[in-house]
Amino acid sequence: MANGRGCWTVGIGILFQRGHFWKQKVEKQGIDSHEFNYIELQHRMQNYALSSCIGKALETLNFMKNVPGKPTVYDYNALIHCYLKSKDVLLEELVKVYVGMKRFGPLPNALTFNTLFNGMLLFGNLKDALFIAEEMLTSGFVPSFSSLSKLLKKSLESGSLVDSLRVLDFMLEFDYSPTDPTSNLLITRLCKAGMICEAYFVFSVLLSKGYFCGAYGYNPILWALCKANQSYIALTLFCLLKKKGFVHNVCSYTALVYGFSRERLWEEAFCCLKEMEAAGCKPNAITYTTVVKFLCDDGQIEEALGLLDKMQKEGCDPDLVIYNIILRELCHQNRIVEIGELVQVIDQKGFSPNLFTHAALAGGMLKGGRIGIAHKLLVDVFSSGCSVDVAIYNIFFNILCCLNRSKEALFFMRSMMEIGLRPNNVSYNTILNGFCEEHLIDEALELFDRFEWAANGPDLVSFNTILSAACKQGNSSMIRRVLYRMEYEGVKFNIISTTCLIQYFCYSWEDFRVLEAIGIHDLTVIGWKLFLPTEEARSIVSTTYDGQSSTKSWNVVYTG
DNA sequence: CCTCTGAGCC
Repeated sequence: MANGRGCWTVGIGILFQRGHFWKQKVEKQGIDSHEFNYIELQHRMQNYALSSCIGKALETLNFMKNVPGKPTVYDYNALIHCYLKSKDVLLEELVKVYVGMKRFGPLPNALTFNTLFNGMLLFGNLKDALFIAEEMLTSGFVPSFSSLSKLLKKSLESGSLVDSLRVLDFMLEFDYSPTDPTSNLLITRLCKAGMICEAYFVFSVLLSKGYFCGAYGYNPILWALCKANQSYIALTLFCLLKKKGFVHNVCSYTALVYGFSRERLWEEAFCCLKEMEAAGCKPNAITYTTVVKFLCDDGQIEEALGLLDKMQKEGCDPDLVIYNIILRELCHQNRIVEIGELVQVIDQKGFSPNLFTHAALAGGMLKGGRIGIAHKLLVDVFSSGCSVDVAIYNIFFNILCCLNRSKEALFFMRSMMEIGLRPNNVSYNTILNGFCEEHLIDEALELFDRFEWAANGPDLVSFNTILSAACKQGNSSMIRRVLYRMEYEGVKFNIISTTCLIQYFCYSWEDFRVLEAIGIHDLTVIGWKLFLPTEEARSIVSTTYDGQSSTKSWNVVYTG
């Protein structure tokens, strides 16, 4: 039963031939009016179904009961088939038909299941399609590989990973393995959604069943681990796969180089670079870019420039991406002469500045404290008609806020929206911070309520921005408002929130030595008691505090 | 598979 529709076409054909045959017989011999009636009812029922009148079609099917042994499962299948071809299909009606068949007969056959399944799939009702497939199994039929494979592809297209995993699970019950592109897509999607364990599970199950996927199958897992600061776990997986005979490609090595650089494990990162070269796998521009990026973030500009040199000597052409990264750090460090030189090089190579170049220059200058230059740069970008994005605007908001012009930033955000760019949380948080820095904390809270936050609402940074300002001002009623709001939104504290609170306690509490005797969790609980009734304090602490702590917070206590 | 933007301490 590889193709439900194909079989069905044959089934319908037989049905019509039989109908024609019987009609002739009745006309010639005038026997058995019941049979004649049945054939008429079949036609009527099918016409109703084809015109989306499922109620009438079922009613007609019911009339067939006058004929012994009717309606048959074929009549029901015909109803389902015709209804699915009609204009206005309500799939829940079909589920009702199916449930009715199961309870009162005739029992669904393979064709019933295939027709229903294909219908559900065609109309994108994936949950019901899976339901039908599961029902098929319990009724003793085996869903075909191609049906389930189609279902998996559709689930992936629809973006529901949970459904996709259920379909995969179901497929594995029959020892069906998804095709390479499908399983790779599933693994990639899972990784992107942060479901690394699930992605690894999919990969390992396929591997254990002897289905081979190459480096492109597991590279997304290596990358996801490295992006989640789990480089050593990635390395373990990497070595395990190598032992199993997998041949890693540039992308696999680059993931590790990226991960170790990101975690500032420079020895490991450079070791990976050496390893890949020894394995005859030449690093590409992306490999170099990852190291250079994190070297720059770490302030190691000399090492970054050294690597840029090495990459050129190895015959790997630097692209605008890597130049932008270096430019940013040069601006950050105020190395004006080198900025000029690099800009010349970029120009000679025929690259023209893009969004990222402008962001690198302005953002770097801002961080380097040259706010005036950063401001002029972006004003020129805006007036020249260069393309801009939200990040560029956000840097500009930050610049205005640093100049104590946060109200202008707010005004400018409106003009950004007028050209069709939606502010993100960074935009809102930057402006909130600007207001707080100008001691306009009440206005900030008002904006907090007025902003049209994206689907996820204000995030931890938003809350910490207000919390920090409230703590600095020793404004306990404001702190309380923020904390209630955090609890209401289900946003948990992090180390920055607690650092802000500890600062507040330091201002309002004279005997610091008491703090030494107790752990940070207890400190928080005691602190709450300063401005909250005990019961409230307990309930909020237990729901919002996730128990993080660090020596850095303690530094605040000792030195604050 | 690589580049730009937001919160606390030092």
